[in-house]
Amino acid sequence: MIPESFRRNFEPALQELLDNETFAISLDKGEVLLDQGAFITHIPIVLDGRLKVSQTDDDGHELFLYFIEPLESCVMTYTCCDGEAKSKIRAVAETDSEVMMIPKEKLETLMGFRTWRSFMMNAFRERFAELIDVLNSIAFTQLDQRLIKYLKEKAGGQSSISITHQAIAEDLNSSREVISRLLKQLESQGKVSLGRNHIELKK
Amino acid sequence: MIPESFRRNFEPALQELLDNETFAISLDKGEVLLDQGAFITHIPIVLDGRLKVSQTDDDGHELFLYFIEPLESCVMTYTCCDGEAKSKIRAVAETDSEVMMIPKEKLETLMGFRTWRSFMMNAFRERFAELIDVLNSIAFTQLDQRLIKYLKEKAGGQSSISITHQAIAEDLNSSREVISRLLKQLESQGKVSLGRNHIELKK
DNA sequence: AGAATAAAGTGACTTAAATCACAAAATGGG
DNA sequence: CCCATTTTGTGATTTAAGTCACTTTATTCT
Repeated sequence: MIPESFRRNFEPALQELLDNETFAISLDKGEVLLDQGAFITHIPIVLDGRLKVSQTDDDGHELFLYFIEPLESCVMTYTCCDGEAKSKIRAVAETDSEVMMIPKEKLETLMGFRTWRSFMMNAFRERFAELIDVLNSIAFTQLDQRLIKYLKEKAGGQSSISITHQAIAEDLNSSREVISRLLKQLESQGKVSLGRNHIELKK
Repeated sequence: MIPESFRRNFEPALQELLDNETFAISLDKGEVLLDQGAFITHIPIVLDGRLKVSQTDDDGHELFLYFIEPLESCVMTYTCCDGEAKSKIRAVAETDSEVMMIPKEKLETLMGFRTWRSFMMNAFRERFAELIDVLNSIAFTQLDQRLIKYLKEKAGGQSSISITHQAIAEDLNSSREVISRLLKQLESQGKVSLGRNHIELKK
């Protein structure tokens, strides 16, 4: 159930612990794993698929933060494990996904293992870097560049994406018209080709 | 040397460890504690004063991230402790500061203590929240609102701030003229009063 | 005190992006 | 196949913010 590539990182005792104390769930595309304001009871680690993490501020603006890809975990949940912390973020399945769930009571035990701490610290580091990256890109990068980056990320290796201009606009905090125009621009530059509900990345 | 209010959080054994294995340094205003790209050798915890944390991207844009206030530590350094990681951020003393330094080799030992892990997780949580906050504010908030928030943060209780419009502009990734104009606006709204090198928060 | 430097003020202009107000395709269900 | 709904295209206008080009006002230094 836990992929070997992931287990390998840990010593046998920890592997066994993970085998016994965690379980996996399947999420359908669009299903909400963790809602903002909900109590955190488990730490999720994505086994397959992709989660989209976002945050909605007081004024109802939804801010897309990042994707959680396979073998990554949601660092926000780690920090919420002592106390009855509520989640500050929302995690939704972007595609059908498999997620390994670790009950939060088990975290203390896991933290006893050096390799687990190392895994966790790594997760923190990467997520921090990612957040700073998003920040940078919002602060300095023009929308067309952000759009390209978003498309590549979203494609994740594939060359074709199924999404509406409206949905992109929401993720990038822009408006549909602007995204449509930028996409046209990218098309005329030969960087993408467009279809209804469909974007093809070129080269 | 370590303030009692801080020590109290930890069990005696850990207190003793901190007493023996850490040391404090004084930084003059403007002194660089940790430069971007530098190897991380110590984990800093601010005892007094304030550190300013920023990141410079490939194009040379400097992005102000957050302040580290007393009894807060720099979470970025935690994550860089295994391996020969280089710092992704830059920490500069905003005011004369006292900083407690923990050699990174000691971190593994500290992580053995439940109370330390709890302190650390807390630090992560707060910093994450802060980063998301900055992100939100850049993404959705108009410059005048961000300016007000910045001034309040910078004042930190005090009502008077010593800073030039230019410096504010740099922290907010704006331009001097724009900041000057917005400040004028705030002044005409009675929210601040202005002097050369000096801003007074009203109410 | 007077020159040099730093800080702040101001108008004119440009620009990226948002908004408004529609029109035109594409799709899908009955 | 036709009509309703989604999705996309496009012009016109507005707006916040950035840029340019100076001027004016404080400070500081010799």
